Amino acid sequence: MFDEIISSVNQYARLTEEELSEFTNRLVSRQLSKGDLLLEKGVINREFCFVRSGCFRQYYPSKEYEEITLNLFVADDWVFDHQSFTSQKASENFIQACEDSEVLSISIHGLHELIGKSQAYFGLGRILENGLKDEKTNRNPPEERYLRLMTERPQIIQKFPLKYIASYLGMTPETLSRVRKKIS
Amino acid sequence: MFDEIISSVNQYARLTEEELSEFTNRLVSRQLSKGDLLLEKGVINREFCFVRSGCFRQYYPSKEYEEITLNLFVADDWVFDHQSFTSQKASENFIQACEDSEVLSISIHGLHELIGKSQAYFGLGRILENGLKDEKTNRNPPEERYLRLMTERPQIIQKFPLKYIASYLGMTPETLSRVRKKIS
DNA sequence: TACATTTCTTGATTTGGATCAAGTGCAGGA
DNA sequence: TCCTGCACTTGATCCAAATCAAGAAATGTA
Repeated sequence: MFDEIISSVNQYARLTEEELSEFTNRLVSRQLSKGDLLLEKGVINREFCFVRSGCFRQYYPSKEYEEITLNLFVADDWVFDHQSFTSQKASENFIQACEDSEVLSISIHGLHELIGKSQAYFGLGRILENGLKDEKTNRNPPEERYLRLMTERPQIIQKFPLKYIASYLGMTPETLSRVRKKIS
Repeated sequence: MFDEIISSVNQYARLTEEELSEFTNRLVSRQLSKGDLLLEKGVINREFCFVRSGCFRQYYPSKEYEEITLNLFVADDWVFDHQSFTSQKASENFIQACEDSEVLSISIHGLHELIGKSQAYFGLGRILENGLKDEKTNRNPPEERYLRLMTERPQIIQKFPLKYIASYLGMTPETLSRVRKKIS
């Protein structure tokens, strides 16, 4: 049940057996169907979620009836809206399940309680950085951005429609199509 | 001496008088001359700094002997390398004083000790977000990026050479020059 | 002061990626 | 089975910003 999440947590914090069960005791499983929203714009992101199965897309609606994809999440990723979760203010973005999915979630209050009990939980804070993209890569040309995604997060390319990947990489679907043709 | 930093801290955390003096007791003043490096590439950023006077530029050297500016800091800003500070790994970037400057710094160990003593310091963690740029704005055209900087951080435009501002905004100096001509 | 260097501006040209447009292939539904 | 609607590809055109180039203005320095 908790194997994957424990192995992920272990990468960030050295928890004792007791601390680990304190942690897992607070986890709640949540099932989502394809298309369901894990987080809506205007709502505060109060849950910190680990993807057990399925995948998610974080996006915001831009002016012209189009959506801009900010991040994509697959199994074993932590999914949340960094801005809303850390500031506990209304989210500007949506997070949507792109397949039938299951997450394990812990509330921000639960997290705070744990951190209050033991310094050992501090490391977990670093998981928050997963919600951030490296700004430097944004400055590279389209082909490099795609190649980098291929090497760093190959599962993304398998799971998601290319139009989402294009938006995530900040290019049009046409450009992504040409990049893929070129490097193949 | 500590007026500005206390007023900044108060925006993030509700500290008692005692907690505040615990905090200020750990502060160390550091003077830098124009051109001095506050942080070098390859070094771990172990200090969390508040700018009392002067200004700073965070940048990294890209392939072709050019430097890319990631962030600019002025008085009352908190200056640090987000990635290096939060991960406590070697920095990929430099931070350089662009004028004779003074910072007040607290070590990461000092911060951890304080946080261990009182939950009240938690809010300080949000200061870390100042080191982050909003990814959405990067997707806007050059003119909008400049106008946004003008309204959100007008001091930046006064303090720094335009070539740094151009790099920070992800455009060439020529483009910035034309944007400025157009809107004036 | 004059000279050197760097920063900024302005104009001409180029170009990478967006946009526009058309066609293909595939999945889901009647 | 045939539609219908997406997702994706491919080609043609366009355009915003980069690049290239030359001066002007500002800054530093002997």
